Amino acid sequence: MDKNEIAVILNEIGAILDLLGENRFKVIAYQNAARTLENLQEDLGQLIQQERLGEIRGFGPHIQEKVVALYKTGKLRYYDELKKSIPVGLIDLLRIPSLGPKKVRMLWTDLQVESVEDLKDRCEKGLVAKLGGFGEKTQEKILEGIGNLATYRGYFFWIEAWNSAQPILELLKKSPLVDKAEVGGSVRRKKEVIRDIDLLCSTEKPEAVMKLFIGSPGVQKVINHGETKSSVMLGSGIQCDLRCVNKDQYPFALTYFTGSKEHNIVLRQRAIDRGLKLNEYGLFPVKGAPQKSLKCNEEEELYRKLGLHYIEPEMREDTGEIAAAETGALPHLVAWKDIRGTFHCHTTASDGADTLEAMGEAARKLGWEYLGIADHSKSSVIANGLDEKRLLAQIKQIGELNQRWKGQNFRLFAGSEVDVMINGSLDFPDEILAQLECVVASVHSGLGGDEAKNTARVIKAISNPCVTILGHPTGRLLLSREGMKLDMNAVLEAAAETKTVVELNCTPSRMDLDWRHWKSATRAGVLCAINPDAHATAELEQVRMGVGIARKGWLTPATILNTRKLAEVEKFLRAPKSKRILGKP
DNA sequence: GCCGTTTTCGGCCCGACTGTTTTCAGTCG
Repeated sequence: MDKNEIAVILNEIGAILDLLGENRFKVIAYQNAARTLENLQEDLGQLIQQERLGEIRGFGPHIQEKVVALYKTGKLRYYDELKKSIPVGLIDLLRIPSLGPKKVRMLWTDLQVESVEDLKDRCEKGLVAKLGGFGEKTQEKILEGIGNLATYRGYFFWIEAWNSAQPILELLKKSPLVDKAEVGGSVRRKKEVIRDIDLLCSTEKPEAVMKLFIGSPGVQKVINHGETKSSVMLGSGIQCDLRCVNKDQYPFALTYFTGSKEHNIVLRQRAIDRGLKLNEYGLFPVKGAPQKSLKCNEEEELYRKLGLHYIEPEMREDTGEIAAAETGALPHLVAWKDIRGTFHCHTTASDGADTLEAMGEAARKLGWEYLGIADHSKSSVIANGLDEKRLLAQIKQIGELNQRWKGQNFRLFAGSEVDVMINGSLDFPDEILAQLECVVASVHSGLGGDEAKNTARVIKAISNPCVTILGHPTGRLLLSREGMKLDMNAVLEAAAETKTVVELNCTPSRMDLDWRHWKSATRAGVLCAINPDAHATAELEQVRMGVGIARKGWLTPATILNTRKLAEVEKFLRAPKSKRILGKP
């Protein structure tokens, strides 16, 4: 069993223990262990073999024993026994807003609810409202929650949240009542998928701002409405929360509401270690009479007072950033202004919406120096993939356009998004690929397969001296399809070895390679290309979010090909693959 | 269930809001 499958089981164990009314810190211990596994960079098998599992924080003897059993046998008696103790359908009930472990347990013991269907039935019969601690309103809320389970998938791509948040944020910023307003939470941290939008503002008149907020355009329903905190449901189906604080509290609240929860817990612990108490309103001395908060004008000052260098929001996931901030070892993250061009773009020749020329002009408008064209190859029939003849014609056309832009510090690179066949060979013969400047090799079909087979397939493809970039390495589609099972460490090592660039595909539903892998990719010496996989001129903008994901992966300009100047990229692509320099040239 | 140079036992981040209660538990982030 792999680490992600084990993480799912640990999470489930946590949920069941929670429902059984176990000590909540025991529950948290399992949830933390699951999260640690999901983010684990090192190979789990190796850690187990070298008996180093205990070195991981939060992995005590009991959890170690369970992880090892699951890894080696895929079975765990403790888990099987636990599953017998409650109906499995109860876990689903925890996804309904207003229902936590205590209430779910009551529904089960008092009303024999064992599934969402059962719960709907009991609500419709009015039985839930009669239960102690419940009431009419709770029953209504539950019914509504059940309806939403079906309507909304509960998670959204980052860009959907960003677009939903903008009109409200603009309204708040324009209001004379509001001093400052910002989006916090996972949207600010640039998580690839988000659950809700957290807005924060500084004001002296919170109640008036709350009224403004709940009446904002796009608000479909008011969920909560308090003096300093309100929640609404937007037309997009995304829940949006707003918190109001005053000017002095703002930096503390911004840090608090940016999270992540795990990052905050570490910050609070650091405060305690220094005889302080940290919350969303300030940083307070604990000893003696109640005192005023220490003053901080910016988040930077707050971090400094906790003995840390400033940590960019994207890095606040408790995956090593605190230790790095202690010693000043944080990387200087890539920014949008560092980007000088991109690769992997489609045109009307295959399944794109805009012409070669329009794509080039759009890239120039962004101030870029180059754009790599990579239309589909012939096997991608549905995407109108190019055959050899059409590809050669496109190369010629690109040459003509480059003549027109000569001397203007801009050019197109001729390329192809060539399909990787099931055996790892490519959709075009080498003599055709050799005529291209930038070849993106992507797997589009046969994503099932077992890990060893998939890994061999990808490694064979990138070992081809004509392949410049490995496109969307896993082929995952966020919120709908798992990616290929791959031995990622082996793929990344092979990429570094063969001098193949690895793509960070920033289509909102892909964000592939995942940010969690980039730290180890960089360690292996891999060079990244942030590519939009644009099928229209407007989609070139996807690189903005790609930069956000790159920042989550701790990437610096030196580790990204498309921060290089045109002349440097030309030199890189012209050189024989084995002679290319992946590190800073 | 995990953790520890103030601790091997007794902690484990902290506050707003709701709905149900007559002062607070549960949920949420």
